[in-house]
Order: sequence, then structure tokens, then C-alpha cells
Amino acid sequence: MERAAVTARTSPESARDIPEATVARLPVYLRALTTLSEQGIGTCSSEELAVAAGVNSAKLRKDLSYLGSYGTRGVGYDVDYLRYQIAREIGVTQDWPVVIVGIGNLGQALANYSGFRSRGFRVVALLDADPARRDEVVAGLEVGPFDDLERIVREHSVAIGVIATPALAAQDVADRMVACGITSILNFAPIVLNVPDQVDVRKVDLSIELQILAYHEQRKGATA
Amino acid sequence: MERAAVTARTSPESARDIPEATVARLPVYLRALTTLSEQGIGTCSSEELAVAAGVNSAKLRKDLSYLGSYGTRGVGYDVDYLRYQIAREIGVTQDWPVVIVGIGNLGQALANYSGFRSRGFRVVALLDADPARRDEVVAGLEVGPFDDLERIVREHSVAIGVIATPALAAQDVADRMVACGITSILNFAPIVLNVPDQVDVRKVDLSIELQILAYHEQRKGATA
DNA sequence: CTCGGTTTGTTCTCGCGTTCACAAACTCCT
DNA sequence: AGGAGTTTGTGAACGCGAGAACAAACCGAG
Repeated sequence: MERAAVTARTSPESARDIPEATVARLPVYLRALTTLSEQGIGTCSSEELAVAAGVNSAKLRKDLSYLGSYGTRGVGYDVDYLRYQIAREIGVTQDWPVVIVGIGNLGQALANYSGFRSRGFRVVALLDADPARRDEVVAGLEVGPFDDLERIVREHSVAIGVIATPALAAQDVADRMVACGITSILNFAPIVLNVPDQVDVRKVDLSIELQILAYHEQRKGATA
Repeated sequence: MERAAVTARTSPESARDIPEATVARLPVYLRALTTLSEQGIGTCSSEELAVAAGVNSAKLRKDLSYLGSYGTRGVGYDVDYLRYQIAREIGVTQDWPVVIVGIGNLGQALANYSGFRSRGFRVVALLDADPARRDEVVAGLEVGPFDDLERIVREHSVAIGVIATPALAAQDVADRMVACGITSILNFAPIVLNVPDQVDVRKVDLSIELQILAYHEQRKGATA
């Protein structure tokens, strides 16, 4: 498979601009490939992978083409090879340290979520401002005071923070995270965070998702 | 999510085709308006509301224009009036009954999430296939057997189901939900669900969100 | 009543993302 | 070796959403 090296352009590798929409789908492909691999499937066509990932095959091929030419015409894709290439592109071949702030119901659920560890993320600390939660052990980690944030980030070179606090505390937590040098935030609090441009924020909002479903549900009822 | 143009004609109001991107932002505006209202603010301009919602004001005005003309030129929007109009459009002026299946860490967190009740959703049942979880009381509700699904859906006219099970069980749960008449599913399991076209599915995937952050994080490091 | 200042609703343009369709490239069979 | 059958990678067309810009509409002062 030295062919890949031939098609490489000016930059050594992986420095092309990948569209945001494609980036959002790469993890889906990665998961589908992992499933296929676990089923002992060594090769798959773009059509098979597209079905497994829930997209259309043309889109899949175009997405993969941004990474390079990792398939073989007339044959398809080598499952493990493609899986590695996507993982490398996303950056989950090594582990990313993650800190979770706010260890309520949701924070505990996140801490216990096995999908993180198996997908390139390692929870290095659980922090909570509430002294009542201090020293509880969740998922094998002691819950520490929020003020430990700076030390944790420094010692573990944490770049990614997860906010699972109530809405009122979220902005303060975000500010502190940014001050400590965290540059990517996953926010579960139902509030719009204000952060500098160079910091990436992704929001997961449960009630918004339900409201979107409710809108469509309402329209279904109207036509019936 | 392709929403077919079902009834594009003949409707008094609020039946216009609202773009999917706009629908996804309406709940954000709704939340921002609620916050403003709680602060005692009676009127706001598109610029103020846009800042509170984290979008640009031209986009906000365009979004609102799909609903109708609810503002006053030279003045702005009446906060409570606009809030009601958006709530009505989304369909959260009445309560939607919701059933949650899979009462592990995440399911419990969801059951306890107060944002549901306050935003037009009412959790009517918690179900789990595991007998060990049976009869536990979570958020004031007894955890019932998964086989109760059909009865619950019928008795409460449930249209929206939440799946918080492990990946392996999720497709079976979805199939059963569809068979019972549920037409909107919020899926937290890391798997692509296969459902009929008329059923809406929204996916919340924690590790995918983190992987997207990791991709950008990796690129930041590469340039620095 | 009129005029200046303000803010909405809408039109227009541009860029991104999706999809189609097909040439290029590979395998297998004869 | 050559041709038939597959499947990838990509150029081109198309549609949707974002943002800029402006006319229409409203308020208040004089």
C-alpha cells in the first residue's frame, strides 16, 4: 500500500483542509469499521460501509477522499487499514486526557461511560465545587475540589474539559478552564458559553434535542 | 433527517415549511427568552436576543421571519409574546409524555434532569430489561419491566421514547418502540438505529463529540 | 404633522455540502 | 493476454443555509 505515499501532496500528511461536515462523520465511520472488524470482516465496499454508518455511499467516498486514496478500485477498503487511517486523522491513536467538572448525576454517568476509554480518551480527574461531594469515589477516581483544576491541567497536559455542572456555574467553570489553558470544551450545561475564539466548544443539550423531536411530532399529528 | 413536504399548502398559520437549521435553533431562542423574562426584561432587540443566543442578528431575524411577523420595527420584540409564539410553534405549550428505557447511570441522570419537566416534557415511565434494577425508585418513579412498554405507550399516548441502553440492546428496543407506535426516538446508544422512514431519530453520542474536539485539538498542536 | 433615529423583515449573493454520473483502475475468468 | 464485471475517486450540477445590505415601518420630539 505504498500508493498512499505517492498521492501525498506538498505537506507530509493529514494537513489538508477537511470540511467540518466530514469531520463530524469520521467518528461514525470509525465506529462502523470497528464493528465490522470485530465481526471478522477484512474488506468492505463503500456501499457496505455506508449502510453500516447510515449514510449514502457517494457521500462516504467523498468524505474518505479528503483523507487520501485508501481504497482499491474493484475491491473496496481494507477494514483495519482504513480504521487506522481514520483514527490517525482524528487523532485518537494516542490517549487524550480529559477532566470532568460537575459530578452530579450526569457527571457520574460520564465518568462511568466505558466508551471514552475505549475510544482514545482517559478521564484523569473528577472535580466538583460542592464540598459534600468531595472524596466520593466515582469510577475509581476520587472527586476533588474544583480548585485543583489548574494543577491537574498542568500535570496531565489536559486540553479537553467536560462541563456537567448546573447552568449557573457553567460560565465560571469555562472561564477557569480557559485560564488554565484548556482549549476544547464539551458542554452539557443548558447555556451558551462565552469563550475566546481559539477555544472550541461543543454543546450537548438534552432538552433541545427533545424539543426538535417535539416539533416534528407536532407536525405529524397535524397531518394525521 | 429528510422531512418530506407533506402539507405545503392550506394552513391557517404556523404550517409553513421551516428549514431544519432554523428548527434546531428555535429551542435556543426559547431558552434565551426565558432567561430574559426571568430578569424582568419585557422587550428586546434582535441584536440583544442574538447575543444571548450566541448567533448573529441577521440569522436570528431570518429565523423568526419563518414564524411570522412578531416584532415591531423601531422597537424590537416583546419577550413574553415571542416566547409564547416560539413555544407554540415547537409544540411545547402542552406536555409531551416521554418514556426512558435503560436505567443505568445515564438513564438515571436523564430521569433526574429537571430541564425536561420545565420545558414541556413529562417522564411517565422508566423501564429496564434487567430484573436486578426492577422496583428501584429513581426520580420518584419505580423502574418497571421493559415488557410494560406497550401498556405504558397506550395508556399515556407516548410518542417520544428515549434509549439509554447499551449498544447491543438499542436496536431491539427501537424495534419494540416502533411496534408500539412511538414515532420519535432520542438515542444515546452508540449505534446507528434502523427505523422506518416516518420515525424520527436524533442521536446524542458522547464519544463522537469528544472525537470531533480531538481532531481540532490535534490540528492546533500541529500548527503551534 | 413632520422629521430624524431606530429596528424589523426581506432580498440578494456567496459558499458549503450533497448528490449524480462517469472515467480510471483493479480482479477474475477464459 | 484480453475482456467483462466491479468499485473507487472525482468533476460538475444543484440546493440549502449564512451573512450583508437595504427598504419598510414604527416611535418620539418639536
